[in-house]
Order: sequence, then structure tokens, then C-alpha cells
Amino acid sequence: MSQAKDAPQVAGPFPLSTLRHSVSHLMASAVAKLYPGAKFGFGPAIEHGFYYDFDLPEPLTEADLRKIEKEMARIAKRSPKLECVAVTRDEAKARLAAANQTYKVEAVDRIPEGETITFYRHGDWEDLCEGPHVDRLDRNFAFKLQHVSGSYWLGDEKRPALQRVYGTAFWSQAELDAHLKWLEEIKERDHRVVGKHLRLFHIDEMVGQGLILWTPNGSIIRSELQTFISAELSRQGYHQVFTPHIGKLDLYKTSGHFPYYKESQYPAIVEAEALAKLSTEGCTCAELSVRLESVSAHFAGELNARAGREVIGPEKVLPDEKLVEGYLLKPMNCPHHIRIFASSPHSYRDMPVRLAEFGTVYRWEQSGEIGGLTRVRGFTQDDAHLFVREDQVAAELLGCLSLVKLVFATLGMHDYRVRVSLRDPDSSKYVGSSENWDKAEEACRAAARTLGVAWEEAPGEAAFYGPKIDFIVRDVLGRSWQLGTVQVDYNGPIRFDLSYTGADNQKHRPVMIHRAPFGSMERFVGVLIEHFGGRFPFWLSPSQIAVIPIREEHTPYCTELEAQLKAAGFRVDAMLEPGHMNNKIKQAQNQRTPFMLIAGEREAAEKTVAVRRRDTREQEVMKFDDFLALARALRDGKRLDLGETPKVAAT
RNA sequence: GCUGCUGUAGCUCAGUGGUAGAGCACCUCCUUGGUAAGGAGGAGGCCAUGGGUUCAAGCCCCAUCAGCAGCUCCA
Repeated sequence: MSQAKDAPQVAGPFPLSTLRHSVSHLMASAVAKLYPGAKFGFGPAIEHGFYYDFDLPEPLTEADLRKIEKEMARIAKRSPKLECVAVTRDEAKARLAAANQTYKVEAVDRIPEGETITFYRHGDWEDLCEGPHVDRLDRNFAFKLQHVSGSYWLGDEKRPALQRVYGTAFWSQAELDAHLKWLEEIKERDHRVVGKHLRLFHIDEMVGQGLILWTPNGSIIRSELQTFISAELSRQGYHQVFTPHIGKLDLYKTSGHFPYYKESQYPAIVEAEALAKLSTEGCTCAELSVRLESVSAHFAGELNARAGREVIGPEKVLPDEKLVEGYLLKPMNCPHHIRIFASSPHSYRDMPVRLAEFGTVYRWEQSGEIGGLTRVRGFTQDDAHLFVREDQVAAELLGCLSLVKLVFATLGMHDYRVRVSLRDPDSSKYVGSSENWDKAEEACRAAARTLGVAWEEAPGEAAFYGPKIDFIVRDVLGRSWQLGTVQVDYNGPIRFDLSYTGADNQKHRPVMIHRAPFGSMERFVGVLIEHFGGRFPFWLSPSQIAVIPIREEHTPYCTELEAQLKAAGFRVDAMLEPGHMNNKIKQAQNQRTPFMLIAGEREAAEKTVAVRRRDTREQEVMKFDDFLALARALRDGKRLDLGETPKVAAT
């Protein structure tokens, strides 16, 4: 941009991103020197550093990165000046073509007409680049190349695969060191690391990629959360339901999930008899697939009539006897919930009907995308479907968001974004009348406003069946994850021909609200693990209280404490086995147990406990009854603190 | 799915072609210790899986599976 020309070209503090971009040039020049024939892609500054994409004949290794770093240092020693040269479009292409920089030639073509084309040059190396850059690459900065990974030219998987080298740079070695240390700390907060250390979950090769086994410790966290959420839901008038993990293909043909999203579903389960019959007929896989995905003319006719347009084309229609029935592992809970709603007649008086279920769904995510708890193939949504009258949409949306607000506030999560996805006003692909859309969109906006956090509108991002509100959080590695979503749906009720009887004794079409405010228990707990770094608030902590005797003869008193704590419903880890107190303290600390109660002669005599809180070496002796009261208050109030006695201000 | 890297004891990791190692955890014995690792001993591995090269493979090659970093995708 023109920023390059506006920025004062004097020695002094450039923005860090400018330095990083310049260091990426430095890296590219080192690569050009070390690997003749290298072709260059893009090399921008990014949030915590920079990268550059190269096309090289051989894959780069860690050792290569060190070699490149050395060459960079050598070039930087000469304090090269970075000079900007403006050229014409033809000249730029000629220069790049001469250097056999095919990607860069393509990049020139992507520069809009009328924009100035510039090269930046240092030493005998130059690069097509819009800048800005630091004026001189002297020694007053520190850098490190971090890792190499693959990427595609222009982010398109059909184009050549390039090697992307990531690095970072700072104005001083101290800042770089601090950044690297921060990265180490981040790693320790990673839910995969914490999850293993605290034995919260397990992913087993024998079970399958992306399928989470909740171990006892993690199950405690999950069920505490579910209990908390469920209590709130019943307060808000939801009804708990349970549905099975599979459903007939017809169900998903009606909902529209099959076959249109079949590439992200586990394959259909075909009835054994049908399969046997097909194989005697010599049916191929391709034919089987067609026969599974097709519908009868009657089915298509009914659905198209209800939708008022052709949602199932003639190419999907086969004669009845050709159709093959099967089951699908459910990719969503809504069809099952819809069938519950449809199973009995409804009056306008009993609307809205709110059906909630912690429903487990299965999706065939790409293998390279799966990891930890945040991207999995089987997950349990905190799902609910609200069947509402149109005049109730706004109020129900508010109800959904108040739950989100309550849970996030309870967990101390304030760092989340809200995105309100609206329809693209120019498009006609949407279901439902435009007046209804206007109302629904305004209701979404109004609901988002009540949250008191940053939110943005995303025109054109709505689903074709309705607008939605999404909640997005970042993990410790800075990756954004969509947690929950609240969606208005005009389409489902049409496809399933849902109705209720209005005051006018006529049938009316309800509107559906899909909402899973925390997305999935897997992802949500993954984010929570990182949010707390494994130091869960008392009510969520798998182990809440460790009881540690000072000597073996203090065991009877500790047993008594254990019994009372357990009777009060706490999760107690009585460490009564022989062994040293110090070692037990260390173990409890490593387990991130919020409280250690340490008891010896004095405590037994006075019915007190020496309370040691997680992450502190200080101890506080208190009456056991007082501790019990404190623990109850922390648990029942779902408090985030551990009830530390406020420090008395110095007088 | 794509590119690259990785896979050794429950965990964290050493081991560059010649019969498998450490620390922690675990078990046994000793130790009675007032707030973050007492001592000694022991057990524990088909070196991810399947092929190949070699007199000889944890190590080299190929494939598969899984993990990691990105890319692409995420109704």
C-alpha cells in the first residue's frame, strides 16, 4: 500500500510486523543463496511472526532451518539497506520471468490495475513486494526460524504444494526469549498435555481416530457441567428427551442431511438381508450408492410440494423396488427431536415446546483435521430444539443467550466473540418469507446485544434455512473454535410438515430454533481445560480435597475427616497409605487438587485442619466445621476462587 | 484428504547397523517424617504394524496405522 511511502524512512521503531516482514525477506534471500533454483510464493508477517512459502526440490529439515538462520545472520551482518523500486507491470513480469519466478509472475497478475508495483531489494536479492519494510536490516533485532510445514500455492489444494517456513522476530534477544518461553508455557496448558497428565480422557488407536474415551476424572468434569446446564434448562422450561444413535435413511432424506452431506458422514449401514439380496443380483458399489441415495416418486413429490420448489430433482427418483433401506449414524439430533414433536398434536397454547438432549452425533471429519478434544468424529452436543410460534422467536432467542451468558460468567470465560450470521440480501436461495427473515435477523441482533460482549454481523453467512448466532473462543495456541450456535430454522418444519393448531382453529407452521450453546461437551471441556490450565474451580475439580496425615498414627482422625467430607458429597482423596507427608503434598499438588487438609496431633486434639490451597505454600489452620462450611459455599456457589482469607491491609 | 516431521516401559525422553537405557510412576522391604521428591531392592519393552535390504535392523528402504505442525475442509 501507500503506507510504505508515508512511513518515515528513518532509523527508529518500526511496527513489529514491519520488522517481521523484513526478516521474512532476509530469510528468502538466505534461501535463494543456499538453494539455487528455489521459487518463491508469499512471505507475510503474521500474528506472532512471519512465514515464507518456497518451492524447493527437497523437503527442509530442522538442520536446514539452522543452516538458513546462519546464512541470515551472515547477510544481516552487512546491515543491508532495503530499497524500494517502483516498476511498470511489464517490467515486473519480465524481471520475474527472467528469474524463473513463476509464482511471482502469477502474483503480478493478481495485483489490481492502477496499483503501483514495487520491488524491495537488499544486497543482490530482490522481491516483488508492496512493503512496508524497515529501512535497514542491522543487528538490532533477534529472530528464530521455528518450523516448516506444507501449504498450497494460493491456498488451493489443486495447486502445487509449497514448503512454508515459520519464524518470528523481535527487536531484542530478551523479547525473543520471553516469547519462546511463553510458547513453552502455552504448550503446558494444551488440553492434550493436561488431559494426559490429569487422566481426563483417552483416545485409543484400537477404538478409532477422533473418538473420545472419557476416563473417570474427565467424566466428573463433564457430568458436573451437564448437571449444571440441565438444572438451568429445566428452570427455563425445557424437557429432557433421549434418542438413539442411529436413524433410517428416510429420516435424513426428509431432513435433507442425506445424501447431500454424505461425505462428512460415516457410511450408511445397510440391512444384512438387503445387502445379501443385492449381492446375488450382482449389484456394484456404485449402484448400491445410487439406490441408497434415491427416493420414491411419491416421497419427492410430497416434499417438493411442501417446500414449494424442487428440493429433490428427478435424478434422485428411482422405482420403489430399486430403493435400498439403511440406517445412518446420526450426524445431527434435530430429525429425532422433530419426530418427537410430530408424535403428538400441538395447540398454540403449549408452544413453545423445548426438547433438550445431550445428544451424541458422528461426523466423518477429514483425518488431518482431527485432534485432541477440539476436533473429533463423535461428540455430544448440549443440544435442544425449540418449536415456537413466530411471535415467540425473539423471546426464545433471548432465553437461549441468557443461558450462555450465565454459564460463561460462571466459568469466568469472558474472552469470546459472537457472530450474527445474516442472509445475503441479493440472494434468493433462502427458505422463508423475507418479512420473517427481517424479524428473525432483528431478533438475533437484539439477543446478541444483551450479551454485553463484542459481536459482529456477518452478512451472507446465514444458513439457507435461517439466521444464526455463533459463539467463538480462542484456545491457548490462538486457534479460534466455534463453540455454540443458536439457529433459527424455517426449513425443517416445512420438510417434516410440522404444524400446531392456532387460536383460529387452523393449522400453522411452527418455527424451529436449534441451539447448542456450548457446541459439544468434548470441545467445550477441551477449551475449559486450557482456560483453567488444569486448575479447575472447586466444583469442577475431579479431586477436590486431599487428606494427608502427618504421621501414620494420625490416620484415624484423617479417616474421620474423610468420612465426613464424603458424607457431605465431596470428592476426597484420603492419602492414608504409608509414606512421607512431603511426597503426598507433592502428589496432591501435581493432581491440581484444590485443597489439602493436613492433620496431626494438634489438629486431632482441637478438631481443626491445616488447610493448604493449590499453588500456595501457605497454610491456614481452621476448625474442621469451618472448612466444611467454606467448601460447601465454594461448591454450591460454583465459585472460581478457593475462599482465601483476604490479606489484611497493612495499617 | 494434502505436505513435512514423529512413533522405544504407564508418563517424559536418551539410544546413527552388532543381543534395549534413564528419570518419574508401580511393587517389596527399611524409614515415623509438621508442609513440594527419605533410602535400598525389584518388576516392567514383539522398539506402532506389515513387508524389504543386510551375516546382522530400534536404527536403512517401502507400505499401513496413529500422533504433531501447517494447508484444505467443518451442513
